Amino acid sequence: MSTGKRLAKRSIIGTRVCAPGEDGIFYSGVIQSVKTPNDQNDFEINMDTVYSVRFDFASKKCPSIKREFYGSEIIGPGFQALSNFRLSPGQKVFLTYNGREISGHIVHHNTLVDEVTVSINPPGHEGVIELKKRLEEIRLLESRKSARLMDQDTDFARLADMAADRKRASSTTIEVPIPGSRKRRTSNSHDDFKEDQMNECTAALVLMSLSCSPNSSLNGSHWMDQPLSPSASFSDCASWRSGTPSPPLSESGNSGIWGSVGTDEGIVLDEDYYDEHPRKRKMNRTLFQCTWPGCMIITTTCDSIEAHVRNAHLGPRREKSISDNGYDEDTDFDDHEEEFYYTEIELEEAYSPPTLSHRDMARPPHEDPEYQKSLLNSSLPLNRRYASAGPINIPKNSNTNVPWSFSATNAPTSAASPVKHLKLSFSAPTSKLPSSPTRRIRGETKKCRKVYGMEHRELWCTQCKWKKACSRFGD
DNA sequence: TTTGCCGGGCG
DNA sequence: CGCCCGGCAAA
Repeated sequence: MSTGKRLAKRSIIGTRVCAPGEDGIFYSGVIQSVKTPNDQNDFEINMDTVYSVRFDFASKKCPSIKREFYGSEIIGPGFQALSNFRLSPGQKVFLTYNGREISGHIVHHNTLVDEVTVSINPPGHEGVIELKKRLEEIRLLESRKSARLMDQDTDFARLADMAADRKRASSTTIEVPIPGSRKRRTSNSHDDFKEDQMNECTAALVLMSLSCSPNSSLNGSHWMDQPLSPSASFSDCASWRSGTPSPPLSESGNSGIWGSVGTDEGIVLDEDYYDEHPRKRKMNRTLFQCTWPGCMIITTTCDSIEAHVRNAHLGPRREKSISDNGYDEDTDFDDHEEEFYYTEIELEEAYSPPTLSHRDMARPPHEDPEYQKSLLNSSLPLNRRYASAGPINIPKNSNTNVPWSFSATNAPTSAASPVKHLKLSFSAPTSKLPSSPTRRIRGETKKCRKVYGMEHRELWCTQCKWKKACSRFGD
């Protein structure tokens, strides 16, 4: 046994990590191979060990930009902790903003006071916001969305019928969460949404397109193989996309398998399908939405959104910012700037309350200072976002059934009801509203415990300490 | 099995 | 109240 940290997995190969580029900025990638000088077993991370990292961004143009690093240079599970580094301005990071993971860039990292200034550009928000965070609050890699659904049930009914049925009917709805994190894999991101950052128009359209256009794929792959009932649709594909155990290395997280797309106009559907595993998994279908001010174009692939951003907004590629790195060879990989201008939307099958009402019942917002705080940060002008929906229009009288009021403008219900998700129920006449459970459904993200671990219980929010609903990451 | 947290108990 | 925890339910 050496002093290295032990990895959770048997092999490090495939682990998602971040390693420094020549510009001092960390880029995400995947461990490709390991060279261990003295024969140690590869379960141990040894600082003399050299790891070959394939960077994600290489995957597009140049399928293999790899470089080798010592373990001491790498940040990631089993490697160095982020806290051992000082982040350079321009470093791309992920953080939880209004309950949702979004990406941002380091403006300044003051190691003395553990204060990281991060600029973010939340979808739906014009311009850039600067946040001050502690290092522990930010991540270099996207987090993974947990399989758990968020606390969603829908009920207005519940208002009337609080104590009735405890069982939750299975949902026949599809949730469209907001874009927030880009290239999110599947996330454990604390996604609960204090508000809606997504343009519901967009969401609705996307949903409809998804459910109505079996031919959307260009390359013969179907994003859904089976003729599902419209509402059941998203449930089958899997999305691992994460640094999870031995990922299928065929695609490195963000561009990979996805075919590419056609146009920049509005929604472009094509395939990313995640193969189904022997066992069923929940599908989170990911779409990419341009965040360029005034542009809300959505595509289904990372490639295509980047192409869109580049073509429509950034102009021709040229050398810039991220320096002259010539990783390994003279690959002319691009500067990645596109990444700054789009975000990811996940569609997942879930139950989503249009408001936070149920939560409010569990714990009135006014009783929850942390929630209040976050509310302050989160008031986004929904209608504005409608206005900026660009090419996307929501068909007014489609057969899409929207049983809930889903726009903030329709829901004058006080500050406590920011719309978190757009929830649409596809026509199935038999679809029923979830019954009114008394117990909160498990959120996807209640997690001081998860985030800080048992060993840092002191960092948990009070509620978590008391085994109550988390007030930090909860909805 | 793990995790989130409700419901309820105790001081 | 603040705090703790048994135990349920979802995953």
